[in-house]
Amino acid sequence: MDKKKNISMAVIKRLPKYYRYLQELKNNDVDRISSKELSEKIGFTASQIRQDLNCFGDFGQQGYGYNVKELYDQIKNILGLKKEYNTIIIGAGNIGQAIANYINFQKIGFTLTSIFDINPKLFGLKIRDIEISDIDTLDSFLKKHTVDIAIICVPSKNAQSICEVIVKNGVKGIWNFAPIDLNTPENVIVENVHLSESLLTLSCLLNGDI
Amino acid sequence: MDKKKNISMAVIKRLPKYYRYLQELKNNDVDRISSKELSEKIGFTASQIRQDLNCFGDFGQQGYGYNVKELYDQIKNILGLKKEYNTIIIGAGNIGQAIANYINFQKIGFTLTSIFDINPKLFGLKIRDIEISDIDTLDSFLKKHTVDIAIICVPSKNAQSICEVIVKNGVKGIWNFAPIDLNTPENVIVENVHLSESLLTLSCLLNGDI
DNA sequence: TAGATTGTTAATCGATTAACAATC
DNA sequence: TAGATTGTTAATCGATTAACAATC
Repeated sequence: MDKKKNISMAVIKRLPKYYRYLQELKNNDVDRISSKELSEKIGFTASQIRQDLNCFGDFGQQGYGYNVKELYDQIKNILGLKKEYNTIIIGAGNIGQAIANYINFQKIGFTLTSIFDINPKLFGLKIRDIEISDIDTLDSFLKKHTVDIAIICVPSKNAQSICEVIVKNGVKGIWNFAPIDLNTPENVIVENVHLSESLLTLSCLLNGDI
Repeated sequence: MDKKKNISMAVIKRLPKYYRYLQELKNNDVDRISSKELSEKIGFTASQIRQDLNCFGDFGQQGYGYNVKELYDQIKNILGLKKEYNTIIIGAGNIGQAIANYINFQKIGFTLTSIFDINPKLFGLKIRDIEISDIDTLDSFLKKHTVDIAIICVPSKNAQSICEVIVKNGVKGIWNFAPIDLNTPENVIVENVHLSESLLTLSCLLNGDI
């Protein structure tokens, strides 16, 4: 798991897809797979698959290919899925509630520990047994609890100030659903989900003048 | 708006971000902006901005820069936002409901015309005045109404078969939230939002062995 | 006019693909 | 052993950045 450094973002962005296909193969009791076979399923070239995997180690074997279970485990580890993460959701609107209700993240090690909102009508309501708290208590909550990932689902005008509160309290990972580019120190990882940008990409491509 | 062909996906994926920043400038009554100034805001190089915009036309003026209102309008047009789109949501679970409730898409021209689900308990319920219908009526609905974009929010095991129904009925755009790679004819545009892949990217980066 | 800034070409950088020796 | 398939180097391709003449 420690071969080359400076893995490019292009490679990292492909890893979850490898993971998904390997999980499927594992579930179908496939024992081994060659880069060529995987290539046909996943749609990357065999060459690229070998290059990608080689960033992290010699996972294959000449003449044989890759052991599915082993490769799956390696990628699971690279993706950080051997660990557990404490998460909080900030903003219990449409998206915040949808994410809160989504139990699959719990299953793979992302534990939702609290939900915050600005709307008093929501205080005390529970989603999957987790109470929605006053956003004014966020700062003190963070001082008492370790949070690995904060999921920002507030309107964009509030996102930066929320971001500063959580960063100040040592949160290192942000999953940002607000349609804004957050300003953070270098050591904080921000992963954006910009739904409207995705929809606009679709409408752009639909107007095939391109 | 019709300069070069073969615009790369890298450029297209940046367009929504240009649009967002230009909207902000416009709202702040900024009249003109140079590639250098925009560069500092948006975080792309000035050179890249000029290259990107030049794919679509000569929008700038030497010695002056770009007229914000004009450039905004051009990009709005390139993104296909001068048109209206009829959309349907298939799958009224967490994500489907969140998207259905999200009125901002309506505001920019994406009209939700129907919602479908497999769960009889949901039939007849309304989200923003739009009734949830039996998924078995999807095929006949599509034969009667023009749908530009189908938003797939069903579990991955059902996504491909749903996809085939909508493609068969001439839907050309798919916004796919199911964690699966859909198989579609070439002339159908699929834009994926794979939330779990986004989350896994985040946890991968958080484990900074990279 | 002089200064500013574009559009565009050329140079660089990085990512993907091809090729093949190593080896299971 | 012979066949298969990797790991890895080299070649290609594409995207980004730099440079500058054109021109407002």
